Amino acid sequence: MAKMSDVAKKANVSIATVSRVFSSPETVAEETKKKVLKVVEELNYTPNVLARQLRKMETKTIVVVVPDITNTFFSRVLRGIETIARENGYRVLLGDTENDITLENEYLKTLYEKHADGLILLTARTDRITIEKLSENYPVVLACEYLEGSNLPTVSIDNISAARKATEHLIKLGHRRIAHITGPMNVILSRDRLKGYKQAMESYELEVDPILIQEGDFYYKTGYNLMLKLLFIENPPTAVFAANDEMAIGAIKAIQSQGLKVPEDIAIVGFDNIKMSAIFSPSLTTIGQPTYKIGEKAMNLLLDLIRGKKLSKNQFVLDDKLIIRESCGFKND
Amino acid sequence: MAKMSDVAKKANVSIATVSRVFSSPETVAEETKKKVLKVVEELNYTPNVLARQLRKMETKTIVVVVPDITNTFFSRVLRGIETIARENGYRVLLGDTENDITLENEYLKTLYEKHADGLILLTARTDRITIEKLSENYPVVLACEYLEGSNLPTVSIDNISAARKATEHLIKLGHRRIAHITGPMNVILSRDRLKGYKQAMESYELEVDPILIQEGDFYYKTGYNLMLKLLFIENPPTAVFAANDEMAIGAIKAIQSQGLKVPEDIAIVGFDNIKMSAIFSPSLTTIGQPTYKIGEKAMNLLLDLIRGKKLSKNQFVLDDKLIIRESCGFKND
DNA sequence: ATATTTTATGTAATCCATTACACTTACATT
DNA sequence: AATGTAAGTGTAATGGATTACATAAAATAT
Repeated sequence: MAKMSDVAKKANVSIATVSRVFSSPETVAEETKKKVLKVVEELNYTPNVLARQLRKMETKTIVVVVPDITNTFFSRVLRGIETIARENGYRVLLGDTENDITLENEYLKTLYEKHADGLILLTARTDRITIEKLSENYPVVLACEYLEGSNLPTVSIDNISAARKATEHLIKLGHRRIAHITGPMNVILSRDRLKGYKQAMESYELEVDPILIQEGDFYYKTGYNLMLKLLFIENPPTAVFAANDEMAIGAIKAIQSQGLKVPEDIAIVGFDNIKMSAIFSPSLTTIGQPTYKIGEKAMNLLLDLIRGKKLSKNQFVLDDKLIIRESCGFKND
Repeated sequence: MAKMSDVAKKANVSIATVSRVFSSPETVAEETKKKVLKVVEELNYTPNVLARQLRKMETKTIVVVVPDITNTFFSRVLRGIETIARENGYRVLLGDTENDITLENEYLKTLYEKHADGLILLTARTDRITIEKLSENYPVVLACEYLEGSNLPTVSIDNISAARKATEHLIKLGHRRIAHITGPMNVILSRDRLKGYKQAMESYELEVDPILIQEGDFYYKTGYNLMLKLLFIENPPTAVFAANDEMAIGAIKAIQSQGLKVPEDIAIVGFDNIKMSAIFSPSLTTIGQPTYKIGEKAMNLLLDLIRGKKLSKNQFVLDDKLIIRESCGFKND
């Protein structure tokens, strides 16, 4: 593989000139440039990025830590991130943790090893201190999740108000006994969505029977199982707010498995607006998150940090949207 | 940030010794090692990977080119790849092409720039010559897709026989007029699945009406639209084999939108066994691909190539499986 | 006691591109 | 004509770790 010095020699110029042809072509005489580029062509020369990286101490690479790459919600955020990254000459290193904290930690280390210029976390199970420390030394942005009581740059929707909106929708449809299948409680998102649910219930002075709150884990199977459980309690709910679409669909299937119908017998609201939620029958009423935009914004923030810009503010809250479909019926049903 | 020479100075040893403590600790005296490690601790030293990479001319990074990261089929293959990569100290650079050939080409370049040690292609729209040339110089593995007439290392299922199996299943259920919604014809997978479909039809001496073959693009919406079209032809099919699950589900929705039922009125078979296919109602009969295993095998092959091992053979065909669910009914219906 | 081998460590070249600084040449200004 | 300025190019230091080779010291063999 040809290197820069080979090009320089063959073109009868110095290495510096060759380098300049690539990095600041406007400072090189037209004729020289042509000469160099011709040799570059002849030798089929490509700059060795490793050397450049070492010299400039930058990798033009960022790491994205994802809790579950097979979840389309995250892969769509990821796509937003990647697009902006690519447009700015950055590459994306994938860190799929498969919901495993140990792996999450592994990926954080890549920063210290100078393997990446920055980090976007789509999951933040690691303790706050560790992440804050990391953030003091390197560009770090949280997306979707955030850390309680921390001022790290964050992009997300307001999960509390979104969950309140979802629950209120059910209340306005006339439901009084509304269950909530939560996400895992060690995740702030889940706690926020629970909080929103409770706020809605309280503001309509509806009592929340503790048995109506079931802790899930965002997976289909769990939604199914917990819904079954809810169906067999003494006084089953007439509506369920699930903390994500996957569990919501699990719940619907559980309801259908018992010969009951959605929304006629039980209404369901989900969260995330994954692709399947529009296609599934009954289609799912849910909270739509601007996945692509979250990714976009997160990456743009990270770029600002990498470039040493001051951020105007640290917490960015994007708009969510209640998407009304079949799974909870309509007011006049 | 402390560097190796700082550690060396403070520990009163040479840089070489410090380096050895990390790369070949068994050659360093126990006492020296301790001394060095103590200083490493004190200075909070982490090796600069960039320098190592330049020196060793390896990045410990591979690129995976994916046509669509939001498709769970691919993200599951990706997970297999990443797991093996991680276990072997490799990082995964994500190359989501969003089905865009231009982007695909972009990612191929990263190899020439020494940004990665190897490449796994989950899509290969780029012309054969380019890819073969790349493969002559760098470790490249194809997964899922392959290149016609090329001997590149490949991991996939036998799409022809799988498609034949799927179609035969419909034939055995008594269907005679079976349509096929194909993938995009510029993709070898699609052509193979079409070939399998035709083989099955021929072996049962069933005539294939050209209008029953509709070219799709693997997307839900297209499956929906093409199915609508098929419903309104003169003599509509009683069964449809779709080249992937997403289109199959689109087809089912189209059928349902016309007040018809699956499988009672029209039977459907898909391909890929994405998560949704088991959950959807009716659940989808489909061909299951060993996604995780494909990823695993592809990465292991790539590791062999990177390490300069001779491959025992180049084409690895993994087993697929016909998964019978509700969407095509049962023999005695 | 001497020769030989082993073990541990150091020296210095190397990987390849970037860039501060120095220098030359051509042209403009007074 | 003398000086200043700008444009174009070159020289050489630099980034931080790896490693072939050399050397010193210790262990073993004869």
